[in-house]
Amino acid sequence: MTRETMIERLREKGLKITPQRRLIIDVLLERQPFHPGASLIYAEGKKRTPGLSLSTVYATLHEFSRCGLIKTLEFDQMENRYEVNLEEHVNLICQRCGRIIDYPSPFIVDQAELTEKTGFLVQKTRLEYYGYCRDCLGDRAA
Amino acid sequence: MTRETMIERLREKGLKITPQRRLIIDVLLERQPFHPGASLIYAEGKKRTPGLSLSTVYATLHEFSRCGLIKTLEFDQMENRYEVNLEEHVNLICQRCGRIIDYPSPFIVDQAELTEKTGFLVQKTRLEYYGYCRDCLGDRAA
DNA sequence: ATGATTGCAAATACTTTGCACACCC
DNA sequence: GGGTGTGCAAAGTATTTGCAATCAT
Repeated sequence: MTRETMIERLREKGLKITPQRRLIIDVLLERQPFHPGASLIYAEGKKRTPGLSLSTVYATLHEFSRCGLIKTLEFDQMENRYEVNLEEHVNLICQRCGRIIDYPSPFIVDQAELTEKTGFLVQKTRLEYYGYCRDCLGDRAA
Repeated sequence: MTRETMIERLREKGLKITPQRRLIIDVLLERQPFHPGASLIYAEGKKRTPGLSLSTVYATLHEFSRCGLIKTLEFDQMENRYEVNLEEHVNLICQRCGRIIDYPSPFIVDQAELTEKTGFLVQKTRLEYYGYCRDCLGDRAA
């Protein structure tokens, strides 16, 4: 994903291209693979555009996520993280330092092999499907 | 999982059996499958033991989770939820009403089949591994 | 011109913490 | 008795909201 592609996607979706959005795109695309949280994006962005506001960061990330430009990773013990890598992959989340590593497989993998390749030791697997339950599926029409 | 089993597990782990913990266990075990949040457990518990405090609920859920008695489900847009079902399964999370349905497979499943069986329409799959990255694995010894 | 977007401040939601007291083992 | 567990209040963290001003199209 490049800067230009993302801006193009914004345009397609009818979103305005503001300096703040360009800035946030830049931060997101730096040092890939990157999984920054809102506060990091804010801090990084503020260095270059001191006027940047945290609510703008949140609003922007919402929009981007809603449009499928980025993926939001939600956690309990730490703030949400955002990623631009939209290819199917598994996120390996370090419970100690919060580091997030991309592993290029959308499927449940052999953990021994995973550890061998990445040095990551799996403690807990989390597999969840988000969507609509039967009731809400019916209501959604309305 | 029964009330007695859970209390036994507490004993094994060297945790004290207090009235509050019994109460929270009872709430957790009711109307299975159940995925209550801290606030629901608190509300339900307070009905029966008005003195119950929310911090006790949180502390208790932490301990239970730490000991592997329950599993904590973490979300962004809603509070954490807790479940006693420790068997391998997938959680189907309704993005509209927050309902959580257990699906008895630890593996990625055929989504058409899943929808047919449960009425749940999958929008987003989330597969994550939690554990320790290479660096933290080394540090952990210390 | 017009509506989307921004920035600020305040509010919210959830969770954690400090500390004194109470209770389980 | 000793230390874990509890309850209260206060603080903390992440995120959201209301609203007026500003900017992109």
